[in-house]
Amino acid sequence: MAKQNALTSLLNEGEIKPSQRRSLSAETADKLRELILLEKLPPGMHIPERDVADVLGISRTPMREALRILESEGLVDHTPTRRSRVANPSPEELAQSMKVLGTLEALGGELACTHASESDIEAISALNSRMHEQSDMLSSIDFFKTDMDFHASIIAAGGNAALVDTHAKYNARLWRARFLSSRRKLGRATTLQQHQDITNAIRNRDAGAAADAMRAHIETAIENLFIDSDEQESFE
Amino acid sequence: MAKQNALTSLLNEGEIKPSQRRSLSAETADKLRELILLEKLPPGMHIPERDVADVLGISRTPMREALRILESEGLVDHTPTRRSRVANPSPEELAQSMKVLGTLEALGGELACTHASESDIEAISALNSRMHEQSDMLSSIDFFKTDMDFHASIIAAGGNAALVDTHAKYNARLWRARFLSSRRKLGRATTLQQHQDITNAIRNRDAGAAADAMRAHIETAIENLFIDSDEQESFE
DNA sequence: TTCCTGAATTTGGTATACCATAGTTCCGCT
DNA sequence: AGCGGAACTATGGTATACCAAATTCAGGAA
Repeated sequence: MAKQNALTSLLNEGEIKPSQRRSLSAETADKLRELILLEKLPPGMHIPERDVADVLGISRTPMREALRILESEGLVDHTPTRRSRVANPSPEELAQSMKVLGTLEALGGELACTHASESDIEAISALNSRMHEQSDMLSSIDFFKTDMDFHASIIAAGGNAALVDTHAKYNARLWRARFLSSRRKLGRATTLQQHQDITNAIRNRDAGAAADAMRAHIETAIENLFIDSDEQESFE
Repeated sequence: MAKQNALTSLLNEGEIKPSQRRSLSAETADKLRELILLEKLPPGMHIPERDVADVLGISRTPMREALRILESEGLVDHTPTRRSRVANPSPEELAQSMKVLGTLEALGGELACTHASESDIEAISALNSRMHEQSDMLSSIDFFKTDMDFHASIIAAGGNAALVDTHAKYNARLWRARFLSSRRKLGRATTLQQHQDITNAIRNRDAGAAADAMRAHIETAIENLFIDSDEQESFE
């Protein structure tokens, strides 16, 4: 029906399809994920398959598959009887997911110590340095993205494909909450120190220390989560 | 397809419809999962959507959604260009997944110590006792199922929904490998001892000990995995 | 007015039809 | 006989059509 209509302007633009290799489902999942994380699709909002598919200029089939992907990431709640809606996790639920994330990252830190190549470690170190050097300059979103890259590079260095995959899903699920948390610049000093601890542990290939540092870092994030939710208390 | 209509619900006397509410996709995923675990669909086999859907008497739409579910569990490999096929993980890949599972279970043991109710602990204990008392009588499959129940009950007792969910996915992914492993009855004594250790730790609500015991248990499973794959070497 | 009730509408689930491309076969050219 | 390419086929991706359940809403009775 509405191929490329006006609403498309909200989304990314231009790119024809030089690399048609990805499926519409995956592309759509990416778009929806971004819309959710940016709260263009706010938590709790219904997602009528037909309407959103029309807006995106696709049919329901890939739309549905995209929803399934997001469901598996925990970004969308879905029951056969009720309508799909953007997940709206409580602070407690977020904390539970974060707890699992912390465990995954602890394992990632451990694995990085035994499996990382020297260049892996350099890359991790570089991201750490970058955050330190530019922490005053980086905008909130850039600082956060570097933070995420730092974590992802550690997980990747562990060389465990299953862990990379599951970690990515938890990251997606927690992205928004962690981003909101990261805007409290007060936390940056702590963040930087903890990143330094992590980097040092990995440099020394001290698996136990790396795991502990990772766990401590996420524990702090969990605490911040509750501070945030106490502060704003406003939404819904 | 004789569906219950509205009239039936008006006249419902017995509970005719408790099972009615699941989607075909989910049912199909269950069927396929079982077929895969029983090796009716052996590792590496192609899964032509049309043919299998025909055999199951459904259309491709729910078939595809079922495949996506299994894909997210890691039981099916899928790339847009190549055909879907039953996952055929190498021992190394299995070990990696197992490593993650071990971490998840360690967290589960920890959480169980702080969150489990007394009756949760009784249930865990009961499953442990059952394995001990009936280890000679239980057939391989029953022994294994009780083993899985034991682990699941611990994870459930932790009260972390995200963990339960992710743990279930890893369990599905590793079910077959662990089952094959469990048939080596030689390992039963070790298994029983480790289960006892885990149970004791949880009874004492000693989170650290529980986590360690869980980790050790899965480490043993990883070792057995390699023993098995050395032994049989035959397939594929 | 308020509370049923049932019809209209909305929405998700499923089936089917169509399309694009990767893989295969087979023919013709050298 | 060997090679290259065109036609064909198999298969997954996408669109559309149809159905059943669920929600909404209007009309009527208490």
